[in-house]
Amino acid sequence: MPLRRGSGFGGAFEKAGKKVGEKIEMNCLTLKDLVSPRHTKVNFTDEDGENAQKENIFDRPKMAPKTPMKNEPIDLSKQKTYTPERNPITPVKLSDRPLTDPWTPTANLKMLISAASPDMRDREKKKELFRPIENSEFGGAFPDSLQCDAVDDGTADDYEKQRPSRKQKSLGLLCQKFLARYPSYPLSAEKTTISLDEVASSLGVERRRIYDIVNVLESLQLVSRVAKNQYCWHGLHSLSQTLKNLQEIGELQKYEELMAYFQHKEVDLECRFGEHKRETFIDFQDRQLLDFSETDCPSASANSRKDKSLRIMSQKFVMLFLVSKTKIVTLDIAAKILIEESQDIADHSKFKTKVRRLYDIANVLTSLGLIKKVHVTEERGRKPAFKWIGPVEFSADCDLKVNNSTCASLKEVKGEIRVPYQACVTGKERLSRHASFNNTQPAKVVKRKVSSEPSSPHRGRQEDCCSKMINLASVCCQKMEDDKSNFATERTKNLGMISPFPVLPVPGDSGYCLKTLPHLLTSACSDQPHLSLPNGMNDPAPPLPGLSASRTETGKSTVLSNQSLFYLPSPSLYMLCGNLHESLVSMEEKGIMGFQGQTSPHLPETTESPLDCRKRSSQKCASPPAASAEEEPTAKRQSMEQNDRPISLVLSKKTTKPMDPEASPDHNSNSIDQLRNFQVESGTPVVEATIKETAKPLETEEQEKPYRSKVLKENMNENEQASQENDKQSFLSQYLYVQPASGLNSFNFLFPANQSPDPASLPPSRLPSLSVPCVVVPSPALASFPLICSPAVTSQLSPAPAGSFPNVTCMNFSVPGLTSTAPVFIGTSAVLTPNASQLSTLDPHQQMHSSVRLSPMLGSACSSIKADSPACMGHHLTLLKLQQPSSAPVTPKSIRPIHQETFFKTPGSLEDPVAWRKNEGNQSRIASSVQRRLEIFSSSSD
DNA sequence: TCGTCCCGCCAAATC
DNA sequence: GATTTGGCGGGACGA
Repeated sequence: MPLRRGSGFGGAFEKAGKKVGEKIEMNCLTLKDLVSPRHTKVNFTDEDGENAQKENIFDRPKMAPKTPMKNEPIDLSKQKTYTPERNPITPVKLSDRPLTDPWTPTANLKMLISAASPDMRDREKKKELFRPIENSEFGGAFPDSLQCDAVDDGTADDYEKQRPSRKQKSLGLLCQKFLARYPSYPLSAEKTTISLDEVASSLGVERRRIYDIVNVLESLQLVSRVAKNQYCWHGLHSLSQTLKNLQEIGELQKYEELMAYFQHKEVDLECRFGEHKRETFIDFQDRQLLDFSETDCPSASANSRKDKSLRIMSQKFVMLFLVSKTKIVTLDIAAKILIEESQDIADHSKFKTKVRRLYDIANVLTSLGLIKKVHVTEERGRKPAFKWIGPVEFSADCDLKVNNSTCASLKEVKGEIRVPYQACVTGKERLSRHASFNNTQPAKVVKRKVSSEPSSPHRGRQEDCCSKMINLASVCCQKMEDDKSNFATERTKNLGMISPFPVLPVPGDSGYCLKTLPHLLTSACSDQPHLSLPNGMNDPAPPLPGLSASRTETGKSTVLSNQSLFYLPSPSLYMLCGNLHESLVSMEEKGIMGFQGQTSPHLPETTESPLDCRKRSSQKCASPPAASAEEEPTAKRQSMEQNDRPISLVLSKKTTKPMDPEASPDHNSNSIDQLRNFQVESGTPVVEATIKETAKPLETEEQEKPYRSKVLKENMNENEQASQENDKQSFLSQYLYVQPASGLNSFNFLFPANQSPDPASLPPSRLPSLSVPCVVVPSPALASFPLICSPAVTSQLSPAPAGSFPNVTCMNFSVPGLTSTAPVFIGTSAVLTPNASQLSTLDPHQQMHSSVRLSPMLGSACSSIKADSPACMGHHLTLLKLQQPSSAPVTPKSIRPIHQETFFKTPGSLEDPVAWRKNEGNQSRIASSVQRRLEIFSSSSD
């Protein structure tokens, strides 16, 4: 079937090729440009011109005008810019672009004629190509295609010249053209089908090349195979989620360690990972990846061949970036890692082949604006590498960050504002979307700011805030989802069944939580001297009104109400409980976390220690059902750990920080062990550190500790042991106690010690019959321990086993009256309002803190919360916003929908939020996952 | 010379 | 059996 194209492929094609090639070059340049500004401009121009000229013109329109076709990144921005709503089709850009060589029919003819290949078929193809191109130009979504301009110019005269150079035929350029055909954010209603033949002909390339592109796009869920020779275009709606998932997996896979390993060559990969690693991680990964892909493409069955597919490689490759602190991955290392994983023989030929494939993938990713080419100087010399310029934190911000990064890079390099601006815009759009999901003012604000101040310095902060908000929202959503359904199990099923996304663990959650929390915490904690947040944290961008308010007004907590609330699943709760908060703070202090704000893209990395990842992975591996753990993001994990970690009643904040995981000794013992081993074997510094810290605690606890990640490590101190012990005790007690000191002030939280971070993962048995997932008690009250339990926590939410307390995760915290001393309680289902009297006992000082942390507004926001009752939650809690009617108990479900919509829209989903909510109730996690996609999508359209 | 990566053969997977 | 997918690597291009 493949047409033989060869050079003979037709003039048209050649033209296209040239254009494309140019484009490609531009891309290259872009990358380079990124490195060096000068080029970029030129390139941009070229690109634009190219794009504009050829297909571009039209393509661009879809995208943002002028924006960024330039580089792939640009493309993304464009895409973003053109939110589905906006339109995919409108061609704004044309004007901007220099259409030096419009890809006119005449020109095409020339090209064709001159280039006419012997084969009729080729001719026809060429013709087709031209047509499409023209068409595409007119209507094309991506201007990118432009590449041709320059070429055209010169080419008109000389075909031979025009004859596309290799670059012009590059996959990257082709990919841009391909992308230009479709809206970045297709309307939910829209269902864009991609006919490979059509595309191939239109682009004037062999189908084989299209497969390369599609495979990579599919790996990111931008498209999915719906039928033979047919794919469905989803756009960028779910990109964040996908990346988040990939990041999570990557963390589980310990890719970072692997990379470090290869870099340092300190340890033999095999030794490090040993069998268990391969079995566990790799299998796990592969399984997930496969599932992921399969999910997307039901038609495609997993198979050995696919294991090696470009799609899988692409996912892994992306994971490397996502887990990399530096965000730079050299091809050789990536190839080695991929080879290792695939267990292929690491012979030179294999290596070369891998590298070739990676180039293919990289070209596409570059076109997507997710990475850019860079060079890394190593011992041996300069090595080709790629830098991730896409979203760093998927959690929620990924988009924003990506944009930011992209913008920044562009600015730096090119000094052009346009591109960056667009990118920013894109980010904005995303934010706005997210915001819309949340329905929270903050989000809106963010949007406005961003949009209004594209270039303003504050933007970054704003974006950060937005991203944080988004993250929070996303986290909430995810958690909600998680809570609802059994994560691991169902997810696995569902994922496989339903959507690709779901299949993958949801790393983001945790990450989100952590990230966001920091902000929140910051604001909340700012009051407390002992808690010093990193700049990022503390400073958090003032920008977001809501956020800022909360922060700034720690004492006053004015804005919180507006802010999107955090949804803290039970696991989160742990975190919230002081531990988390503190941990976060401590982390921040130490600078470990990515808390620093969005700026720390590596949040996951930072937050999670390799061990954690390991743990997760191991857990999963160990107990499939425990998948939840896997899914849970680092933050979550941490939180979970904390949760897990039984807490002694008296844990000090610091002690809490350490958070050990532990909660369930049994729980992941195996996995933990594996993790340990893995880490140990890995010998990476980080790992080691983690190990050390983890080592302190008891074995079981230790295992989980690793979880905690580096951050935790740092936090963990001498106190850790004690705390651990306490934790154990607490664990025994079944409740986690969080001291008020950190942020809760007078409130004491009791959480079921047993709760596993991931409800699903935890055996129901652990949580015996406790009906109350968590209790918040005023410190004074502890003795009496009167408090409130959420009555039927479990009942409401999910069918989760009694012991599991899935509902707990959903706990809603409201912080109505900061001042009010009334203890609060949070039940997933019902909100109990503590007696004010109890709280009253609290010392003013504490109250103040609490007040600061909590915003009265929040209370209003949360239906469950009583205005009077102070929120018990930690600062984080304040974030939690329940949209449900105040009277009605807030359930995670109710919360979830909103967030989900905001964050997880997927192209395909059209469902209404309401519907979604409905569904949630009944739907299992699987359903939720599906919904997630769908709902998200719908909301996104908004 | 070497980094890139186009091109298309050809086999596995699907229809 | 036909067609679709896509692994694979030879070898050309460009710096």
